[in-house]
Amino acid sequence: MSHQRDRASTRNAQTGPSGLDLPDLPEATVARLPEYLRALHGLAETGLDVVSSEELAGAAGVNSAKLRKDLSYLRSSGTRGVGYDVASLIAKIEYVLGLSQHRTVALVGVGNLGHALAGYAGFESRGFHIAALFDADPRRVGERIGGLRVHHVDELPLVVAQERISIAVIATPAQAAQSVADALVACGVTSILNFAPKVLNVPDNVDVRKVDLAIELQILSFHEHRKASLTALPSTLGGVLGQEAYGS
Amino acid sequence: MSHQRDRASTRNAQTGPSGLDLPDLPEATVARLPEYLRALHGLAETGLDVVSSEELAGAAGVNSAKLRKDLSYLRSSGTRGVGYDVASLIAKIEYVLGLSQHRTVALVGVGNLGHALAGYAGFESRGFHIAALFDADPRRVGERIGGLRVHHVDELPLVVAQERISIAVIATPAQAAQSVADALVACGVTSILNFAPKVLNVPDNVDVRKVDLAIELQILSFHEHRKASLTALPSTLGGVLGQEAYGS
DNA sequence: CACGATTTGTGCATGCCTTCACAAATGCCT
DNA sequence: AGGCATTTGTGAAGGCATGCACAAATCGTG
Ligand SMILES: NC(=O)c1ccc[n+]([C@@H]2O[C@H](COP(=O)([O-])OP(=O)(O)OC[C@H]3O[C@@H](n4cnc5c(N)ncnc54)[C@H](O)[C@@H]3O)[C@@H](O)[C@H]2O)c1
Ligand SMILES: NC(=O)c1ccc[n+]([C@@H]2O[C@H](COP(=O)([O-])OP(=O)(O)OC[C@H]3O[C@@H](n4cnc5c(N)ncnc54)[C@H](O)[C@@H]3O)[C@@H](O)[C@H]2O)c1
Repeated sequence: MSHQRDRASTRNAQTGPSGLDLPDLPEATVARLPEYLRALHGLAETGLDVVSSEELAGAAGVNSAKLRKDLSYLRSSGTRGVGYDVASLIAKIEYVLGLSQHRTVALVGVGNLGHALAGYAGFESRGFHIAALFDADPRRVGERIGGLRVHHVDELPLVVAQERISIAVIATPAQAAQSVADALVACGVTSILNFAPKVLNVPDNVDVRKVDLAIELQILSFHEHRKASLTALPSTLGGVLGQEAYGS
Repeated sequence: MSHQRDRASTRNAQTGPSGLDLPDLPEATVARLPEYLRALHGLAETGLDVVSSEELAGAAGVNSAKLRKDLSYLRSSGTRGVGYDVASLIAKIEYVLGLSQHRTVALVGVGNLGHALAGYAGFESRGFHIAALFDADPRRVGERIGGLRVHHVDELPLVVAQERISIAVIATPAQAAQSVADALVACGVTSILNFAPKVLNVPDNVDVRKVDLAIELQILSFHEHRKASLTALPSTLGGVLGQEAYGS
């Protein structure tokens, strides 16, 4: 689990003894469900209450067959000849993603990036509540950001338990990231979103996802490099390959 | 191209007429090269000058066979029985990623998040130079951030041309993202990193990568939900499945 | 009630990615 | 010089993911 994708499927489809009845989802599907959810919320705002796989796929930027297959894993409730009921599909995806009630999130490292994250309204509207902020710098402790007081990182165990926090965001410098992760794991946190450019070592039952902006830019850079070498081709061939019509 | 992964391989292995000699890289490999590069820089700082695939894979958090196969696409220069020369491997990866000289980047939308990005030192050290900032809000135009003046977004064409910008970052609200993307494309920008939660519509020759933090959290939430339903199991079974040893 | 238009759900083929396992190559040590 | 330990580079197999293409289901209409 510590790596992004370990096993593709998560759990057997049968109704578990816990009664939670979670279907068996390929990891690639899990990664797309949030995209569908966002697209659905957008469509719901326009007043639409039924949507076809073609429309929704368009809004989410994926192939419609892929979308249908993804939704079929959710014991899909589409109606042939009609489409999907927007409201109930939203509810179903939110349930599967565990968003039926807001999840509380801790944010560790209230620096440059942490400030932006702490003040970001988009999390609340998408199922998350930032419940606590932490920093190691005494000058930052006590500061109030968006209605929250910054705690010292030593208070992690106490606050994490009090607020029933299960997900944490690390926005500290890379050199501090591993020790912060260790502290989080010791408090019982089992999901971490890591912004520090450092591979974290965590137990198998803890999930880590990373966001590294430099990596994203470097991937873009690769394609730029490639495109540059193509457009440097003798003219016609480069022109034909490089320029095509719009549309997905 | 506009979608994250379209075709797996990029270009034929033969030396192109342009003489640039870019190998044929699977997209999955391209996405990992930056990770290797970061790990290598870390190792280089410790004074190491030769590294085995096992060590490097550990530092990058991947399987060593995968690492070796990835590097083999680069006409790899490892030495059997010894390992890879750190300095020359860094140079090779940087070349392939198009980082041999710094790339200039434009940042559009200097709000909450944009401020953090503009002030981030990590980009410079990893091959990028933020050369220009843009915003539509007249109150922000003229403001100086980290030595850069904020331009009005109308000046995009002029500045993009002057600074030879090929990559742009969008950090505007979602509703403005598409029009900003259109403007960027019109200026000749061919790579976009998008932070706005909105699917962008761009020509085929433009690459878009998106970063959506809420999506990352929602993926984590899914796994939390799943873990919770497992630990709710009748004891032994749940315990055995849910708890495993450390190590990757 | 029957028919046609529409749209879902999915079997299937194809291709990509990952991982194992091992032969080939290198360097060190005696 | 020869043998041994080490480590790369890669063939091959298996597992996922993708997308086509179509049968099955549903609705509206006459
Ligand atoms: N700023 C950006 O736009 C940006 C972009 C990409 C990646 N990142 C990464 O995000 C992380 C944070 O970046 P930043 O620009 O906000 O850095 P920053 O230095 O502004 O903030 C880091 C914060 O973490 C706190 N901190 C340090 N050690 C700590 C510890 N052990 N426990 C708790 N808090 C601790 C510091 O006091 C500081 O407030 C870095 O790893 C950086 O590489 C930042
Ligand atoms: N703040 C975060 O931590 C965070 C986290 C995740 C995602 N995001 C996303 O990143 C984007 C920016 O977030 P933010 O919090 O910085 O928002 P913000 O409102 O603070 O900043 C947006 C900036 O974009 C500028 N802008 C608006 N329209 C523009 C246009 N047409 N051209 C150029 N500039 C324009 C505004 O003047 C403002 O300065 C949003 O789409 C948000 O959803 C932000």
